[in-house]
Amino acid sequence: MGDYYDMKMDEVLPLRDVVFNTLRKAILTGELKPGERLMEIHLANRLGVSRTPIREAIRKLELEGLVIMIPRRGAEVAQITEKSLKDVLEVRRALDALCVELACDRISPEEERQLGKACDEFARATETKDATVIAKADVAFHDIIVQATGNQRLVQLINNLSEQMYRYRFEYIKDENQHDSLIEEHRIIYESIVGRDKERAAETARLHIDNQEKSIIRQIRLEQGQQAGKKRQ
Amino acid sequence: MGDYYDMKMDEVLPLRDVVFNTLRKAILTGELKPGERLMEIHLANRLGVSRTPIREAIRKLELEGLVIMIPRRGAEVAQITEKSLKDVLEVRRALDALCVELACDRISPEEERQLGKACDEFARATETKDATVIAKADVAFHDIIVQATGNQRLVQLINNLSEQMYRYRFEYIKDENQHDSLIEEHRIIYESIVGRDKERAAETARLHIDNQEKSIIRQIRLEQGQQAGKKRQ
DNA sequence: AAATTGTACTTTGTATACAAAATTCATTGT
DNA sequence: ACAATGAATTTTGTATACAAAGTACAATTT
Repeated sequence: MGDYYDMKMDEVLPLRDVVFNTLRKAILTGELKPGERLMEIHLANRLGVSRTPIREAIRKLELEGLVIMIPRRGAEVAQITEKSLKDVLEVRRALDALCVELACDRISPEEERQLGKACDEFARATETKDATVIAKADVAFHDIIVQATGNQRLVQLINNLSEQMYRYRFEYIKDENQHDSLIEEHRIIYESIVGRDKERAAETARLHIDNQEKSIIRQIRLEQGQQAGKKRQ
Repeated sequence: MGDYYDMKMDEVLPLRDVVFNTLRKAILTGELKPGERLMEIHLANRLGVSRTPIREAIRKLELEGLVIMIPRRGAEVAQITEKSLKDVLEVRRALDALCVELACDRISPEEERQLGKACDEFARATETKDATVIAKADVAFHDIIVQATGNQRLVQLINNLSEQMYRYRFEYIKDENQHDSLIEEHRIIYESIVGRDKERAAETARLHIDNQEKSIIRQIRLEQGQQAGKKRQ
């Protein structure tokens, strides 16, 4: 009895969204490399669908800035240059500061509690020395702040900007020398928000991004140095 | 002689981009109203193309937030609520402040000259009392600042956010009582940038948005009051 | 009269077909 | 040996075809 109600109504996503998510992930993890061409028939065969959903997914990736279109030639994975990353970080710096300021005004008691917990859990995560675990704890901490702003547009923009740095995220996480300052910055941000000290919260959020920027820029220079070394294929 | 070189290579946009621009404009000008359904065959017939470019254009509008998709029902023009506009303005406030700060650091002598000219031209435009002329002069002024940041991502984000307020833009422009304060704010922003006074520039940019917000929110409340008055069709 | 069922119609989701442009590479002529 | 030409191939751009889901509305039952 009650069998009818137990039916799994598992939300069938349109193929274009499945393809979109798949390609997006492949680009962000570096499985599809910058400059690589996205050929429709090839992708269609590989994913077992027709060209139509592939094309629609590419249109969305295009607007998100993950692929660029070359007229009459098709799509390729967008190059990430040092300049484009600096541009992204410059904007994120301002928006992260906005986030913590808004959080000071709008965070709920429940969210404050969660934030404190996330703060502790981040500190504990660094002890595992497992980059994946640490990165997850870091994201969890920041997500609570972003959500606490109650501004959906801001949430969306921060997510999109984070996306661009996804591949480099691990670099500053892996550097164990930085762990203590990361923990300290998180603690200051948490305390400033709870204490409604917007200025201090914002200043620390900016510092937090500046530190990430240093790691990421170092990393990208390394990569590009390597590329310059090897022959064009 | 030289005929070959004179050929107009007039950049044939793919139909999807033509459709995208057409629909985008129709939504922004209010020709397509919030809640209105975008039916593919109908649009295809109206624009004289097949469904394929229509669908691809809709995918882009979807990611830009101008339309929302309802599963198995298709696209409709996104509703603009007071909350969503406040969210947009909250972000724009921070990004406009960032713009003028960056402009202080990076504006070129040539751009400084253009900005001074655009400042004067805005003052002169208000005398015409023609909202279109004034709006154009306003956009020209702000465009110079945004471009002066040299941050392409920032340019793109500001443009996208401006889009959401397009329909309400005229309201604060039309209000003649505000013209003097608008001119004054532009002048202060110009002078602060030239004088490299980031703090004053940013403060005025925020004030500038706050004033717009008041006009726009007043306007949207008026509209929604009207809608509540008439029967649902 | 109200609720329900069933049928015709619309609309989307996906696949395929065809045309036009771009690219590749071998062939030809010098 | 080298440049130019052109056919074959690849790939995109656009249109159309077909299936599945959703919607509207009339007919039927209670």
